[in-house]
Amino acid sequence: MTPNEKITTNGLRLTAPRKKILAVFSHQAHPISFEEYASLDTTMDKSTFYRNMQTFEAANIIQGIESDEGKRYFELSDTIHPHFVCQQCHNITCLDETPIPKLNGYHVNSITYKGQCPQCSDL
Amino acid sequence: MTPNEKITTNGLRLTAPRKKILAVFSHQAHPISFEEYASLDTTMDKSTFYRNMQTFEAANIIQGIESDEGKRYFELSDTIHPHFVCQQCHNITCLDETPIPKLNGYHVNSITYKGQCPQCSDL
DNA sequence: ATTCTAATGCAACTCAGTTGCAATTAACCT
DNA sequence: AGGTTAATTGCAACTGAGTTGCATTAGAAT
Ligand SMILES: [Mn+2]
Ligand SMILES: [Mn+2]
Ligand SMILES: [Zn+2]
Ligand SMILES: [Zn+2]
Repeated sequence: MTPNEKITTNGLRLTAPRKKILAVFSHQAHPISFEEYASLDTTMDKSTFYRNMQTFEAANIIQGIESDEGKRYFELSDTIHPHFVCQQCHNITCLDETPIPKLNGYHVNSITYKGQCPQCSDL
Repeated sequence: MTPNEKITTNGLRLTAPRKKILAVFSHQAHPISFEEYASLDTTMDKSTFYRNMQTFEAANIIQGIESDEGKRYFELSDTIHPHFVCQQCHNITCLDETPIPKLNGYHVNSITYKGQCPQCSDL
């Protein structure tokens, strides 16, 4: 599905900010915060960004992840996979190959591991 | 290990606020936020609470969990187990029986599942 | 082209968590 | 037991990620 289709099939209007947001996210290999997004698209308004994050999360286009620093990180939700948040260097790693365990009775949307990444463990 | 021992074996001073904090947490079956803590101990100062959460996390006495609402929840870290954060009712469930999967190369401290809990799935 | 309503952009706001600092006090030493 | 000192507390002021109100803009439908 193209970025434009993702927007329109959800009954959302195809606006310039939305197209830009999905274009920027499609080039990311990791979840990014608004701060990082803003460095890649210096004209994006904060409110427009956050409102669209909510809209896109509801439409299952974007997925949000809470870091350990009280910030939210976002990525496209095409490929669903666990994430690892390092409590030392604060990097977020996509665990693309790791399966998401099932939980009886629960509907699991995502998993987040926290701890020390390989780099930070090897000290 | 008694609450007092947890404090003193880490080279921390045995103060009234610290004893109260561990006493309150020892009666909780789920992680709680400062807001909830404050309703159980109305005289606790916010700064004292948060500073001790940091101290206790560093000493592995308390574990913090990020909810999906931009708040942190805390619980004693005696029994380490995964948590489920419901994105609909925002309850946090302790998955006491669920094992924590290993991740090669990573040191995993905790796991958080997000999705819909059984109550919210059954609608 | 006109109309209608969703979405934007800006400024003001919220509120969980942090920080600076003077006052207190637990732990240590004699 | 009393005196010293550095950790901790309590309060008020601050920070900053995210939200909200509202006037303006611009998709989409007819
Ligand atoms: Mn990812
Ligand atoms: Mn728990
Ligand atoms: Zn790391
Ligand atoms: Zn629920």
